[in-house]
Amino acid sequence: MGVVRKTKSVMTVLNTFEQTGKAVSAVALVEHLQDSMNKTTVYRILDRLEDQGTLHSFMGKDGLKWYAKCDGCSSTHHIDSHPHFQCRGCGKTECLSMDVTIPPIPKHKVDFAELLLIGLCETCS
Amino acid sequence: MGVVRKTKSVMTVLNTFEQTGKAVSAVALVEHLQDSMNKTTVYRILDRLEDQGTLHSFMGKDGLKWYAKCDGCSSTHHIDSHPHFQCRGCGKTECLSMDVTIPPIPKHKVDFAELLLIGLCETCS
DNA sequence: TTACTTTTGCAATTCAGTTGCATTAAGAAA
DNA sequence: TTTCTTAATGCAACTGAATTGCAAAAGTAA
Repeated sequence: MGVVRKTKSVMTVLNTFEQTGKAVSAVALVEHLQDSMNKTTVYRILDRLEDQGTLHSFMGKDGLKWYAKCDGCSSTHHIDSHPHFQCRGCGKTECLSMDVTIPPIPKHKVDFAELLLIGLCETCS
Repeated sequence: MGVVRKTKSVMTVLNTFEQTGKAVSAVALVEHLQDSMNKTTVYRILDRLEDQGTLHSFMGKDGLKWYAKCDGCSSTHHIDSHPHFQCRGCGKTECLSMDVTIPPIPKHKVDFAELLLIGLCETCS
């Protein structure tokens, strides 16, 4: 799992998530931070923070990997199963603060769920 | 939107979905059909069948694009919102025949939802 | 058949994400 | 603080899913 050191780069990444409060794609983050750190570093920090349980990730309809802050998760316990909304107009993606009830599936062990809602945000509709 | 002609290649692709009855990743389909048609052709057929409403697609946790047959969808009306289960052991992905109730989101127009459940299938658990 | 449009194959390209390796910086211990 | 170990970083090269351009082939309607 590896210790996550609080380097400048790590703090910069975390600050970005604090500031936006929204989900951010890895690509967008690389672009946004291109002057302060390397692309590879961004990807590796995202990986580590996800392992640690600080962030969670999901695949957007656009094929990009998106990250958002976890609410009360750790590396062993992943309680975060809130839905995400992705606008098909502008691409903005946000976490929705509601819980998803995952139906039990016979003969399957469900670890966690990803609910992605596709539609139009207020600005785009 | 473009007419979809029932060419040999199109029928071959459709037959694959009929036979497996499961979701198939584009990559797996390309691999499976490599002797009968070109990679590009597979991707384009999948695109067309999705436009037409015959197939629906979703992004797997693995970053691959998965396709499955739609039940009662057309190009204008997408009623398919059943969940998919992806095994983190073997990667197999299946459609689950249950409906997801999409909660209404204030100020957002939700077109459709993708619910991806991650866990272990019967064989892998 | 003819005329027209869609579909296909192939090669080249794009681009998100990864890897290997040498260098740098955390941070614990002395 | 200085030393020492290990994690983190930068850079360049690479991987692989998916896309694009274009000429050739195959559908389809008349």
